[in-house]
Amino acid sequence: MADNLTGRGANWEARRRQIIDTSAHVFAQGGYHGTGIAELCEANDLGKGALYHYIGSKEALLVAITDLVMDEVIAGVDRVAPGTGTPTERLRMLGTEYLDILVRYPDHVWVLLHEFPALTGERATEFHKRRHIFESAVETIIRDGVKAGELRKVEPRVAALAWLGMHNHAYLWLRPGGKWSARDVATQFADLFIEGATA
Amino acid sequence: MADNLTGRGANWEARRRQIIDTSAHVFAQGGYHGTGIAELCEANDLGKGALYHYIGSKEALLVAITDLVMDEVIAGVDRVAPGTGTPTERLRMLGTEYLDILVRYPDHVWVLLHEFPALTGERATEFHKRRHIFESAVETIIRDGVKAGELRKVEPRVAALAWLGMHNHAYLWLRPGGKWSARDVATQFADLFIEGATA
DNA sequence: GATCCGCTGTACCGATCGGTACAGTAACTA
DNA sequence: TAGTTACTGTACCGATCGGTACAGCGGATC
Repeated sequence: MADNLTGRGANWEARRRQIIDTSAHVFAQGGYHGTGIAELCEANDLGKGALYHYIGSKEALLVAITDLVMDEVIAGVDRVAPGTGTPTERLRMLGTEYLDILVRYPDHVWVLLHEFPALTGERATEFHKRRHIFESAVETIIRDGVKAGELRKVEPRVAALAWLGMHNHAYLWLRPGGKWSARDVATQFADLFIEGATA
Repeated sequence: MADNLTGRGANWEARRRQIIDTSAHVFAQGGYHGTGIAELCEANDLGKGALYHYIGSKEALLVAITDLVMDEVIAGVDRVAPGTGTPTERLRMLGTEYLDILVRYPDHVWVLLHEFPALTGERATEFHKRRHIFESAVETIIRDGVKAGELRKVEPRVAALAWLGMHNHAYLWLRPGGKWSARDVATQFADLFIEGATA
C-alpha cells in the first residue's frame, strides 16, 4: 500500500528536503539567476539526473524554498489571531515570531526576499496572496490599536510598512549565534515602534 | 584640444547617462543576472557594438548605476554634518534626504539594493566602504542623541538598523506620483522612530 | 575631394545555460 | 533467481550567455 500521496518513499522526502536546504544556501550566496544547475549539483554532490529526480526544475526548487518560509509565516499569523491579547501585545508577538523564522531559516528567507520576482505564473500569484495575508495582518493590528485608542492616529498603511521594513531588513544582519538573539531584537524593535526612541 | 578628461565628447557622456538610466529600469524588472546583453540592446535600441562602446562591460554598467546613487547618498550625509542641528533634527533631515533619493532614482536604488552582491573585487570593497559611511552616520547620530540625553538608552547599532530597515524597505513601494510623497513618509517615519506609535 | 574619426551593426567566439534521454545499478520482492 | 522499482551518472540537446573583431557608415576637418 502507498504510505503517502506522492508515491515516493520517506527517504525521497528527506533527501529532497536536504537538497532544498543546501540549495537555499547556494542561492543565498550567488542569487537565483546567478547560480547554475551545475553549481547546485556540486553543492549537493549529485549528478544532474539525480538532482532533477528530486527537484523537477530550477523554479520548482525556488518555489519549495519560498513555500517553506511562507508556511511558517502564515502559521505565525494564525497564532497571533484576534483575541490573543491587546493590539500592541499581538504586534510584539508577531515580531518575535517573524524574527524567529528569520533566524531559523536565514538562507531561505534571503532567497525569498531577494528572488521572489523570479516566480512566474500562478506560483507568483499564490506567493503574493500569502504575502498579502501577512502584511495586512500587521496593518490590521495597527488599525485595531488606533481604533482602541491604544495607538495614536498613525497612517496604518505607512506604519505597517515601517514595521515590515524594520523586520524584513533584519535578514541582512540577524544571524543565529550572533551578538543579538531574535527575541532581544524583537523586543527592541517593538519598544522602538511603540514607545519611540525619545528619552 | 580635449574638452574633457575622458577624451569623449559631451554627446557621448549624455548618451551614456541615458543608457545607464534605461538599463537600470530593465535591471529593476528582471534582475542583473536575469537580464541578458541582448535585452539591454533592445531596450536601448542599440547593437552590441554600440552598447559596448558606451558601457565597456555589463559589470561596469552595474557599477555606474550604483555609483550614481551612492554619490547622492554620500552628498546627503555630508549635508547633515554635525553642527547642523540637534541629533533628532539631523536624523529627520537625513531621512528626508534619503527618501528623496529613493523617489528620484527608484530603478537605480532597486538595482543597488538588490544586486550589489554581484559586484566583485575592488568595486565591491569601494561600495562597502561608502555604504559603511552612510550606515555609521545614522548610528553616530543616534549615539549622539543618547549621549545628549535627547534619546533614551537604546542600543545604537540595533536602533540604526531599525531606522535603515524602515527607510531602505521603502524602495519597494514608495513611488514618485504615488499616494504619499517622500517628505510625507519621511516625517511619519521620523515621528514613529522618535516619538513611537503610542497614544 | 581626401582624410579622419566617432559611432554602429553584423558576424562570430567559446562557454555555459536549463533541461532531457537513457542506460545502468543496487536493493528489495515474489 | 527473475523481475521490479527507485535512484543516479553520462552524454547530449538547442539556446543563450557575455564579449570581441571588424568593416562600414556619416559627418566634420583640412
